[in-house]
Amino acid sequence: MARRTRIAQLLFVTKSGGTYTVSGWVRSIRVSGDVAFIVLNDGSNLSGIQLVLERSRLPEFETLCRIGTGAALQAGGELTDSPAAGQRFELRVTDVSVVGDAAPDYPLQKKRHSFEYLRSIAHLRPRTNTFGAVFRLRSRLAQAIHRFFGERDFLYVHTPIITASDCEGAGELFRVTTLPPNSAPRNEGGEIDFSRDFFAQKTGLTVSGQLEGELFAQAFGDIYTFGPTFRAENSNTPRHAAEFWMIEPEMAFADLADDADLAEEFVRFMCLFALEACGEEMAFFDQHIEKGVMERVHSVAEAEFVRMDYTEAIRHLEKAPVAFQYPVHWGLDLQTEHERYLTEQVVGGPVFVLNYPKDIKAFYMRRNDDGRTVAAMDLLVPKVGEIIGGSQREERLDLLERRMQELAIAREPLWWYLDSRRWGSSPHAGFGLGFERLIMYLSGMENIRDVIPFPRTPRHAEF
RNA sequence: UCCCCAGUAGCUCAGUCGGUAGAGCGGGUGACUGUUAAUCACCAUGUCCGUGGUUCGAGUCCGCGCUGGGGAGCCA
Repeated sequence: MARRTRIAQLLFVTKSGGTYTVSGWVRSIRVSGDVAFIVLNDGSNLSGIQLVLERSRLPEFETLCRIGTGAALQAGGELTDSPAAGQRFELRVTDVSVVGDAAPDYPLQKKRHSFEYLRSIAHLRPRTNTFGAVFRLRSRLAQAIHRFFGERDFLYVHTPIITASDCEGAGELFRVTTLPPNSAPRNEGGEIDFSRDFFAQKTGLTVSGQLEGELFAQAFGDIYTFGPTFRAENSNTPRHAAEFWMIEPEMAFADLADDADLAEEFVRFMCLFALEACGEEMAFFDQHIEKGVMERVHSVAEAEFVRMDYTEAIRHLEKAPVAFQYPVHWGLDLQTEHERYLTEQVVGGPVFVLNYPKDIKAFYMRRNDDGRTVAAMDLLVPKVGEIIGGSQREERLDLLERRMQELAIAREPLWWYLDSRRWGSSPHAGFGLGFERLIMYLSGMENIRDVIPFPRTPRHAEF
């Protein structure tokens, strides 16, 4: 096939002239007497390009007027200034071929569709304006994440997808097994004998790469993971999916304050990146998805991130002139309503809540000297609440083992994790960030199913 | 998993007091020398989510189920 020019690249020129070939899919076709207009989009940008087809120049004009919305087209012609409003340039077509026609029952109409309907045709929705913008943003953000950590000499580590450690309490695991479901071998007690499974033990899909990440941090200093994560929770909300991507940096020789500094720098970097590198998409979100999203993202990038102790946060909530559904007291895990009140009403911007009661946090978090809190942090932002959760990890073997005992977490399966505290254990800290929640935050999209190409949620694994 | 709401044409929805189904968009056909979700005219389209019940009669009322959405919990 003829060499094609990406439409985004083509429209980047400063003046008309020159002949080009573009390939893409028909978004709209308008016929008016002896001239027809086709908006062709190749996914490289939002606008696409207007093709101008003239009866006098194209012998196949009549047939071309009958192609359907959604058809694949390759068109060559001259780039000219457009005499009409709506676009700067257009392509005056001299040569065109219908690569793949589209029948009139093409499900994407030239009108607004509900996100619910578009989810049912997830194989076609990337051809819409909204999902084009979402997935271009997603792709660029993914690359920006590597850039952020790469520039800071963080080592990118691929932690395992299949894992045997399920003792983090981070959520239900999807089981990975090759045992036959109906005739799995049993032991004497009648239970399934996983010693005869593929890995000779019970295994599942990872719920977090953190524990393995810590091991690499104890060798490379600063590391990060960025990969798929799985939770078999029956969560039916716009913010949860069974398969999502998580970013987990981990730093050796670092404490909770260093951790918060990194998180702040990271969020600021992503906000600025979205505004600068995805301007067309952000403008689209601002206009069609969430009015004011650009201003919101901009203000977060500019804001000073407040740091507040959990105990102080509770004091603020206790004297809040609002009736919370969950009454506030020290020891309570903050609910979404509390988090949003803190970031939206008390602070009016991003806020780190630090040093939570130990009983509401995970076993690996470092015990503070007061004996009742741990060095944990959550970053709360307006509109969504928690966007980042992290902590300084317990690097003292005796305290870690004692905590595991208190929580009845078996030590044997985590012998390697405990070993990292035995030789050259250093204070270290890290955090976890759900990639999709970052995309939602930056785009204003309100449902996680609409920022994942083919989302996996309870009862949904099609496509 | 719990609570609330919804399910009617391809899509988005209306449907009054229970009386046998409509609009806009999309699609088809035609008109139109430059359109911008083009415009204008004409045409076609229904398992009213399923199931059981109440009733002379159910899209409409009631029970159960399924599906979707929102909220909560869990969390990222």
